[in-house]
Amino acid sequence: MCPVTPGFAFPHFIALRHPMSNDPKSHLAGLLQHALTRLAPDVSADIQLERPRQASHGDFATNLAMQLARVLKDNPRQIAERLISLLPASEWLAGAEIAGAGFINFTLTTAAKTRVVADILAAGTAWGRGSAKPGRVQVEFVSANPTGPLHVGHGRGAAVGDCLCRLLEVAGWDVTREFYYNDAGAQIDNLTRSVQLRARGVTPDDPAWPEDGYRGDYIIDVARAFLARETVAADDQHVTANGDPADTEAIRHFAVAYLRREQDQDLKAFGVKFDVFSLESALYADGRVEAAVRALVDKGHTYEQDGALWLRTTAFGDDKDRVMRKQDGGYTYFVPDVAYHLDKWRRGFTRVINEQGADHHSTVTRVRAGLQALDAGIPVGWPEYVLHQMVMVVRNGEEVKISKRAGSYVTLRDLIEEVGRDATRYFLVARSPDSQLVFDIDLALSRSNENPVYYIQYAHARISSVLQQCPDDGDAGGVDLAPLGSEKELALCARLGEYPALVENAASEHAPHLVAGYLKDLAADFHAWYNADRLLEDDAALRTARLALARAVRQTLVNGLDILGVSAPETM
RNA sequence: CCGCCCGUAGCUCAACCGGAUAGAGCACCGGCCUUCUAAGCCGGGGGUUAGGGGUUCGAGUCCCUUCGGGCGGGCCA
Repeated sequence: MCPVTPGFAFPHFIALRHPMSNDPKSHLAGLLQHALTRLAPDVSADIQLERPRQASHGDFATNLAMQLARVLKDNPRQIAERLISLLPASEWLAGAEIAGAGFINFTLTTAAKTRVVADILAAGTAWGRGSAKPGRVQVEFVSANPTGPLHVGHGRGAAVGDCLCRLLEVAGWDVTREFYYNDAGAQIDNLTRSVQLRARGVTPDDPAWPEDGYRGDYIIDVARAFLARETVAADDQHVTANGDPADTEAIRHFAVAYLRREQDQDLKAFGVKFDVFSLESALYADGRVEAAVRALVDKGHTYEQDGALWLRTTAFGDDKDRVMRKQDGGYTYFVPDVAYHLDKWRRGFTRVINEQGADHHSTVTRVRAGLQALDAGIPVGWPEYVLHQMVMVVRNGEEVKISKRAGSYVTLRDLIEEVGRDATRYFLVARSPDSQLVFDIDLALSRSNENPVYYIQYAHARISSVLQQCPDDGDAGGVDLAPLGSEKELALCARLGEYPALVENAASEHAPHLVAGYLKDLAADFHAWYNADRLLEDDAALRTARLALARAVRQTLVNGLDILGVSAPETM
């Protein structure tokens, strides 16, 4: 399978302890564990290996000796020296030396560094995939109210949520994507009233127009379609308008269906698909809300005051108690939220991650408190949350605030139409969700290395172009990688080797932006190599080895771009 | 007043559960295409990591505090 793999002579018991450790990092960890066991059998330590920033510090470094210094009450450098002397022989290891305050710097053999190329070509699309994880995880994201077009903030939620799902799947989880529609609250009443008024010819500048009515032009579209008795298909149902402006319920039904269809189209254009759509109205219709309220009352965490029913959320970490049933008899929004999450738990999701805008962060404590009050065996930190900060759209250095269609915000559809799906997805996911995001339209449209999307895609297109000229050279299996060894090649191999751990880390940290950053670094390493070393060399052995490396880079770009939901074009 | 997020080069951002001399890109200056895609590469200048304390062998990273920005704190969602 891999001709450059030497016959490694590492001890049998290490092989047993690290059955999967065929990458250099795990291998080194095994060697260190062996040395530690012989040095201090009773001491266990978290063996950390990291890639030093500086090349002169070797390929991997560990702070193990410094960590042990306190426990063993000895000088770190002396501990390091003894650890080195106890390391088993390994043909992967070219050297190990003490540096600084007690670091051990490891240098790998060239064969150990380049073998990742063979691993990648053998794994293909499975390169970077983690082992299957137990349990099922549900990710709820977007969950926009069906009261208007999706805006940039929803776009960020869609991009982050969907990339998170793809990351979790690659990391080995069984993922369900869910969208929750608040189709039962006051905002829907407001929508209904706005459409009804428009259907009767009332405009937002009329004194009769309600203060909080929806003013966007899309309301005109809905009203016009209703009067024209159109039929809209949303998800699983078809709704036909009866065209009667006096029929409030008909308007409500039609308007919600119409806007759900609009949102579905936007999400489809954005490349986001959901497995399950849940409706708030269904929670009321089949009694799940009432059942949750009864359960909370039965558990004794509620009380009546000022004509309202309260939940004692302060018993579960909230800073004040919350009203469940208002004086007018209706429930506050967090009651269906609790009922909804109880339902998620009963559906068997051991993990639930809610991706939302940070402006909703106050619901986190409330929902968790409500679930704890139910005493249903739900873990304290369940569900998990990923909260993204605000997005500001900028063009020509100035903030863009208004979309004609939506009236008060920039829509996701506007962005996709202007800068394209790939750039929109990349930019919305490339920053930590914790940070506010400036979406620069000029940058997203620019065609230079200012624009990381094209920079990464260009690397893929370049490789594809070269490989097209030698379709079979350096293909998977049996390639001799020994000719590889230039500085740029080894740097590239090291970068490729980071990929599986990066995916694992990004998934567990809920941080899809790390994938975006990695791909930019990988593309940079490739472009640097491409300009330094010629791929289509006359020397057959060298050419074949280099094309194998190029294939490995391309495979990693493809796998990584797939996590972001960004395309990998063959030509540009 | 309270809670959450953020503060790193002129600008936009990195820095792998505390590691060695804090890195890229843009902008600025200077180079590289009669050979694989110049949407590319190479080199140069640019920093008290907002300020101040603390924890320790070691802090951009953890704790406290001050300042600044954003978002919340409805019987709205």
